[in-house]
Amino acid sequence: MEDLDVLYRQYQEGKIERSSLERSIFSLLCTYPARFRLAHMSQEDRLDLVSELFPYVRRAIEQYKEVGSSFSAYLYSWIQWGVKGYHRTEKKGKTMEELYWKLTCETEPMVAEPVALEEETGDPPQGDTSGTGFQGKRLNKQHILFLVLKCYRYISDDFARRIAQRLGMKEEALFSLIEKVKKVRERHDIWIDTLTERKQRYTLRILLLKRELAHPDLSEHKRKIIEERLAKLEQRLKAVTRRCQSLRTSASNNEVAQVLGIPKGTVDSGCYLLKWQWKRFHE
DNA sequence: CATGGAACTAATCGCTCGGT
DNA sequence: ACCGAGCGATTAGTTCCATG
Repeated sequence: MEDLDVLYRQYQEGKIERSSLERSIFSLLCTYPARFRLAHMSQEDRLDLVSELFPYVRRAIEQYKEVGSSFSAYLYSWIQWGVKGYHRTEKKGKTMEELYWKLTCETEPMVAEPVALEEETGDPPQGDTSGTGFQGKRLNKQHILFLVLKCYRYISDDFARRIAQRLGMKEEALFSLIEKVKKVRERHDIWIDTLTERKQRYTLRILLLKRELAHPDLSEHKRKIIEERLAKLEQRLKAVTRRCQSLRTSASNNEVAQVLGIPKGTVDSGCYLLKWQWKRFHE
């Protein structure tokens, strides 16, 4: 296991990427299963398990603080946690594929809805030329840029290229601005991802408990315990869903202003004007 | 021991309008 | 067109506590 500590040090010193460290860990898991008490499992089950351990490995890497135990010892306990969870679900004869399939079929889509503003960047009227917009009226290119930066999460590279062309900007300049917004919004985005992941986890656990409840040989005592857990989880899912819905997935006017180095008021009124034009266009 | 919820407060948000 | 300020609404951050 000492080679793991060497790898972790290299990662800390910036010599290797996190993805590379993760790959090495998975490679170790597959090559030396006995080290992680996985030797008794079939190759197929082990592969199943290894793919499920991903979040545990990632979190172990993120959360490890060098206070006492070595990284390898820390990772080992995280992985044992994952193994424990896997055995619980595996006993019930489910594969992750089956669960995820069910999950995607039975639950609401988990991707965040695009913000309302994003629609405004959508298909402009036919025959529109660069710089003109609703009903052929000239649109302020800078205002469009505000909107694009606000909706940075939903702008693909290809879309950004086309926007840059329309706005008469250099592609690199627009990409650089979008990157800046992403940097400013980094913490928010991590939080959004965390909540989304949490939501998925709860949904999965609820599904497992419901299956367990459906089992015919369930004792009354056990049923009660499961029902209690289920109620709690459902409440949590509700709460986290509510939080996800209220999260701001677009950059704020202030953040856009910060990136462009202009006053917030300019962004405020620019966006306001665009919305007003959009409303007028639909009347 | 880390995680996550509840409740609270402080900070920030977008909308709007008037002055330049 | 740009900019700033006022305002009510909304969100982020903090703390404490329960849970697994």
